[in-house]
Amino acid sequence: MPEIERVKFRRQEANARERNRMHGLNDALDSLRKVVPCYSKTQKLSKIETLRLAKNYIWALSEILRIGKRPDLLTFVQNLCKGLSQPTTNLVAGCLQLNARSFLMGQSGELSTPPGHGTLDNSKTMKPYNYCSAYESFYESTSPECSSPQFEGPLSPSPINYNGIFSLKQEAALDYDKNYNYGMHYCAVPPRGPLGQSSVFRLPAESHFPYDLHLRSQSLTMQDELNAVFHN
DNA sequence: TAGGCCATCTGGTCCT
DNA sequence: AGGACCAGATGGCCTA
Repeated sequence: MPEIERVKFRRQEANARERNRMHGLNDALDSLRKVVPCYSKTQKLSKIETLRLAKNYIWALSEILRIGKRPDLLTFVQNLCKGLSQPTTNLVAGCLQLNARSFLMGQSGELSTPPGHGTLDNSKTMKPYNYCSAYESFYESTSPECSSPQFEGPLSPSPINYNGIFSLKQEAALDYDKNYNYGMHYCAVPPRGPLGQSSVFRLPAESHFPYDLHLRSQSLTMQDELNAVFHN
């Protein structure tokens, strides 16, 4: 084989290997998408947002272990969303059925800051987070058997402004996937009624934290739950 | 139309 | 020498 042909052939081989390598990397990213909050088959998080959310998620779970108790949902979600883009933040909030208004406005009062937060290159494009203490959520079902709904439909990251109150489109059809255990990301259910009414969610009195609602067994220890996250 | 995201190609570097 | 890894360049697609 002539030298030029040989070089060309080797270049093509290298290109094919590189493609496969990147496909492997993307497969790994897809696997990661499935274990971070807000998995959607139809509206995937971007690579960078997946990595950021995963980092925040790991950090938030670590904080739960370190402190030894669960934070309130709002704090948990706030920490999850730090450094994420506005659309991704909306997506996470939507997945968790948070009132977006209370999520985007309000108090200061965070537990602490995830490592690296504030140094991300998109931080200057982010709205500053100010949180209010109150949040209200509405859960249609509190069944402990509730399992991991995924957002299958075109879940829009675009918030709807209804009477001056941020809301989130809830067009997604929910699918229930039993592959995932730690329910804070999967147990939320769409609010009933017109969209405008859904801008304020109601939390059942007996439930304090949405990610408590779907625990398969209250006898599960927190460590069990966290282990389940990484072993399922 | 601009910007974001992505897949692919490519050449350089490092390691075996 | 050849493969893995990396980063820059490029073009396509999609959305606001």
